[in-house]
Amino acid sequence: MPSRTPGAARTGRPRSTAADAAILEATRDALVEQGWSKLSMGDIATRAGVAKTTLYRRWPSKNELVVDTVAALFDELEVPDSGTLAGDVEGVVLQFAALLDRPETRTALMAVVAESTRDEPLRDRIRSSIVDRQKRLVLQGRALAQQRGELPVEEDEQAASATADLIFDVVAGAVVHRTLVSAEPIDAAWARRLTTLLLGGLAATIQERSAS
Amino acid sequence: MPSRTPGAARTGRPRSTAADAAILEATRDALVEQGWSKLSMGDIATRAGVAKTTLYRRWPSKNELVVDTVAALFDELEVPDSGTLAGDVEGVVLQFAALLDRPETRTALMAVVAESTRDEPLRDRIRSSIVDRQKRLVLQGRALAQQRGELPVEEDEQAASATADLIFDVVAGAVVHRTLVSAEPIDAAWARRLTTLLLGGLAATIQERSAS
DNA sequence: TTTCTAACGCTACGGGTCGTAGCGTAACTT
DNA sequence: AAGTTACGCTACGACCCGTAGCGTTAGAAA
Repeated sequence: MPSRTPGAARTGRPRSTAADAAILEATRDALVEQGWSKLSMGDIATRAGVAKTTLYRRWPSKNELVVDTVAALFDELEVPDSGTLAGDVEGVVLQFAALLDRPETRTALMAVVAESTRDEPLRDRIRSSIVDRQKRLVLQGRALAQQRGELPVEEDEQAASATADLIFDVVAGAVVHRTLVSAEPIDAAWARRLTTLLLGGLAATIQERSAS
Repeated sequence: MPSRTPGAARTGRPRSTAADAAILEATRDALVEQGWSKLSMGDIATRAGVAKTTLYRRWPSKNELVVDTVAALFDELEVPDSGTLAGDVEGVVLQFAALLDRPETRTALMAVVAESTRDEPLRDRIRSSIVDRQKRLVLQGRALAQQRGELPVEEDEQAASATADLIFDVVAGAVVHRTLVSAEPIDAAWARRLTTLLLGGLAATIQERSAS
């Protein structure tokens, strides 16, 4: 997703799609080996077998390049549709954990988030590239559970949306925190514990809401 | 907490404690204005009214300096002892959220975490300076709740420890994720929703464990 | 007081990165 | 064949890192 001028077929020499792919791969490799702070555009260019100027013709800066590199990784995530809500949640948790287990993901994701705290456009880019992609999973999982009758169809739309957001922050936050801050591995047992906590809490949440 | 040689009173000119304070404050200010990636040691030194070499006499590198700067902020956190577990949880959540609401905290914390993914000593330093300080709150809150009879005293010590770790990752993770990734504000209503979810889930967790 | 010692401010340095400019060449369209 | 754009290459100014050397200064010890 490098930046191009707008629309249709252009004249002149076309951009090399091979270079696009090579750059993204080189960025991932460099992130793994060098980490964020020692990541250099020159190094990426060399690895990709490309001139440094070619990088800057596509991405305005290092941050944008890394966001795009990471965003691509999040495409893999999907709701497993295992037949039960608990199974689906566990599945997503384990997928997400596996994603964060890759060195390039953990390093890049946090670095970009850190940078985004001072950079509004970057934050928007992250939201549309990464966050929305994950949030979709929550809505999807809920829809499946409602079809199965495991979850009631909430009437108060606003409350339902708030709950979905909460679930998203809890799941993604817990997985990220466990992996990066606590630096403990996520295994099936942990995923089960989190799922139990989550679904138990969800029941309490819905109960309280319908009571009031 | 700059690095000193070990023990007791030394001879020669003592380190200026005023410089220590000025450096930490300058670091916080610089983080707010420049963000992590544009943070420079030279700038910090100038702001603190100190020579750059003085920084390096105390901290081996930028990372360590920032970790210490951030760690100091986490000293404020404490369990409110409001009389109920729910009140305590909400209180801690709101405190933590307020902490992350400061620009210097959010920027620095994430940047340091990102860096730690490739830096083992840094990770240890974070764990002892920041993480342990927070984890204490969980244990403390549980002890209070057990005194009040709100929570049972678990017999399986290992399981109890795992639950405490889970709670910690969920609470801290959710707050961080909400603040930094979702970039939504944390208000009292959100804190209540999270608390409801958490305590409901905790009940389910304990129930399941005692059943098996 | 005098002596000793380590911290301090200052300056300068080598090594590295960023992001840009300018040029000749290569690839594709019309 | 002409036109247009991407590409590789080289060079550049600006900035930053972390260190070294030196004269000066603030306390402790004698």
